[in-house]
Amino acid sequence: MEISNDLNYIEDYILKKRKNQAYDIDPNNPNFIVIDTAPPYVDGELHMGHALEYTIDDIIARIKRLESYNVIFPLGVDRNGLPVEIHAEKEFGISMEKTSREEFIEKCKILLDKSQEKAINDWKRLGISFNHYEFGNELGYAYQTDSPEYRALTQSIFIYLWNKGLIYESDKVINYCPVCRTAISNSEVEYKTKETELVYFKAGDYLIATTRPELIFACRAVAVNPHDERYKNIEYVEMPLINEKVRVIKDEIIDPNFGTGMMMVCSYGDRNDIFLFKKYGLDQKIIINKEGKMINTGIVDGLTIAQARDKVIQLLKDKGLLIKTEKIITEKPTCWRSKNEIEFLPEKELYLRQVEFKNLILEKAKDCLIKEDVSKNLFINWVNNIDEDWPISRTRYYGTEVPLWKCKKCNNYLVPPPGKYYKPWKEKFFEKCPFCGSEEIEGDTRTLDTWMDSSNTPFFISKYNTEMFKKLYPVFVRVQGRDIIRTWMYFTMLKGVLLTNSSPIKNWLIHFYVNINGEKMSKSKGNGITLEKAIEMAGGADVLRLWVVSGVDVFKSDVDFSTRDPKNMIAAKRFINKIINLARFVSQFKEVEKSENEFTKLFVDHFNFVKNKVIDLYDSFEFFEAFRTLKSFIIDVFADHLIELSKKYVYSNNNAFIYAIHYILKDSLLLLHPIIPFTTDYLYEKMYNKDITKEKITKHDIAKNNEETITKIMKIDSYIWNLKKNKKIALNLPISKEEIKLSEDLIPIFNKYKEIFVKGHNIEGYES
RNA sequence: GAGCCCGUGGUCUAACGGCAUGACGUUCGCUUGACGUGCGAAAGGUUGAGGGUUCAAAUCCCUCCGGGCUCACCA
Repeated sequence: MEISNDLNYIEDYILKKRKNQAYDIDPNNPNFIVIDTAPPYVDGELHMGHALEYTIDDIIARIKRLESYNVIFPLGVDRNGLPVEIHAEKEFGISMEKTSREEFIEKCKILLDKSQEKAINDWKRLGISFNHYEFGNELGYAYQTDSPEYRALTQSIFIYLWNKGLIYESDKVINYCPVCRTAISNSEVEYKTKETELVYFKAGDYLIATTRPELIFACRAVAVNPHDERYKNIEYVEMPLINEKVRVIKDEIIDPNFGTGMMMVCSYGDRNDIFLFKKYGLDQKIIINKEGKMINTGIVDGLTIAQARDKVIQLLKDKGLLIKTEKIITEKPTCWRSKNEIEFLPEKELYLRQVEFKNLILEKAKDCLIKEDVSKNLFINWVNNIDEDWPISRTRYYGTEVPLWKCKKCNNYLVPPPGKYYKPWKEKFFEKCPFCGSEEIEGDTRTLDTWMDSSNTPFFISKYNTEMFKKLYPVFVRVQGRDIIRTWMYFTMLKGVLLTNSSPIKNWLIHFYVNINGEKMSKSKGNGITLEKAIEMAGGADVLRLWVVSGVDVFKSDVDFSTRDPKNMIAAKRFINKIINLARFVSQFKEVEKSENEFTKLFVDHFNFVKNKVIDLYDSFEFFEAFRTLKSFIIDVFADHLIELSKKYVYSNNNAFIYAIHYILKDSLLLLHPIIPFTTDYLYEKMYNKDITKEKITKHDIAKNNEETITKIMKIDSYIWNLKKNKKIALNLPISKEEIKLSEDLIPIFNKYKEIFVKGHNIEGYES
């Protein structure tokens, strides 16, 4: 039989063989394993970071299939949200305000369909063995977060939470991103170190320092520390440009050592402002609109915030009021998606209650595994820090609609029954207001925060609200990045606690990232590597997959990819090459019935021991450790010693040796299959004419740790190889028994297996 | 400001109180009937610095230096 050692050929062969053949869900097997995967946002290509995550997902799926579980491994694509809207505006030269909502959504869909198709092909190319409960026999089906079914679920959950009184409307000051043109939650706010100018200007007889001079138009007070001697007896300060006297507030939160110790209180520059406005009942004045332009100032209207800042500085300078500016480094709240500085605007939004569930969430988090502690601590810290409810409504188009109508007359919200997908912005549902009988009812035009959608994945895939839910929920595992602990993970946990009073996931595996040449992959740096390119650079999907788990433990640290010097990629590639060649060697000998001798039993028993250990490591998600253990046996023990010593025997058809090398190789292929599915699938078919994806693996009863004896055997081999090397003779040439002077501890082992050493190393002087 | 993590041969990495792993690179060597994209071997580290605990420290404690992360309202 011809076995190719060309990995490109092998992967191509398997891709063709498997095509759309999926990984069956067996309706009669009640041992379900449901894997919750991250629906990638498909407005753009999958990259190396995705490769890392889906590889881990797939490894788990394949292990669990080998262990006879009924694996449900759906992939989805996230199609809700902002980036595609911005992309559509650019791509088609349209704007959300000037285009009809229907048309705009259609344009978004065109872009999404295109990149979704690419994503699915990438998954297949990487060997991801996904399936879906309904579409089990068709590889390639991925659910969509904007499908009517998914949106119906999101809305049903919304309605359920609404009816429980967990959602309310309020007009607090919210985080607003002028670039994304929508409210964002605290989870999506990041503090970034930025350099800004601290501007010192004269206000009447006093000096004020501020980084936001443009907000002078919204200034309603100045604040000082009550113990600050400099400002003991003042009540008002004359503000320039607006020519108003504003009151002086004395509050402990003011740091007398910053700037001049006197702070402008404006609506709204930062959280201090919000706090003081509320505490002292100041009237807000809104001078920034939703496009991030200035309004109601009379002087800088229509300018952007940055332009207005420059203009104000110039005006102050012209009036001789600008004293000095100095550069300072400060932490500015920025938008997680756009990286733009956020503004604080008062806005009427829907909120989901969460503050009151903090302790419950922390309590329920104890019932599941969150791997590793470094990530778990991030989660706990985040939950502890929550001090506001979650604003869930957004003023965007491409998202799940808020399923509410409102009576224009009595202002009551009207809620439809759960179960269907509603589009209140264009559909009618209520004929009459049930409260006042009015027929003037309007649908809500807002959408929901995308995290309201994506936090439902475990419920969607485990068929919430159906009979199956009991069997499938809670979901077995989720693999996700650390960057979305406070969003995806937290919000999912919140949903689980609110809907089922438990963690929706049993095992949370939080991974680190792929760095490129020591740097974080990022769009702005343009150093990203697409998944397709990564497979090409690696020289095969199996190489990339193996690299993911063999370099470092991705649950503990970042994995670095160097485009110049891809060290671990080379190691992975060589390992796969070695496995193929091992198989080519073993395939020369026909598999035989069980047969053993004392020597081969030593290795077989030890292999069983290693196998059991590897299965345990897999089961505890220690993939890095599992591979190391397996590799060190396969290469260092099996290939280098057992195979080498076997050669003389297998060529003369010694069944014990032939049995041993087949046994070890065959099960090694099974154990490696989750990591390198293409290679093992191919070799298993060629050698044993069986479908490896249908095979099962269990721990072995007869397993013995023979490490000590095997180490001694390895030492003897090494000693003889060195001996020949020092004599400068080829390894196959004979050496006489008198030259071999083993140390005391090795002699008993040498004598015990003398015949094998004599034959294997061509030692002369012994009677045969 | 608070909290957390890391610092090991040229580079990356393991070790969680007991002779400091392994990978890549370097040097030397090898046609053993699979593998030269192979195999064997060698060189290379006073484990960031200093102090302490211990029979024993990369590992535990303290101080310092260097790097990173998370959270927080510094105008």
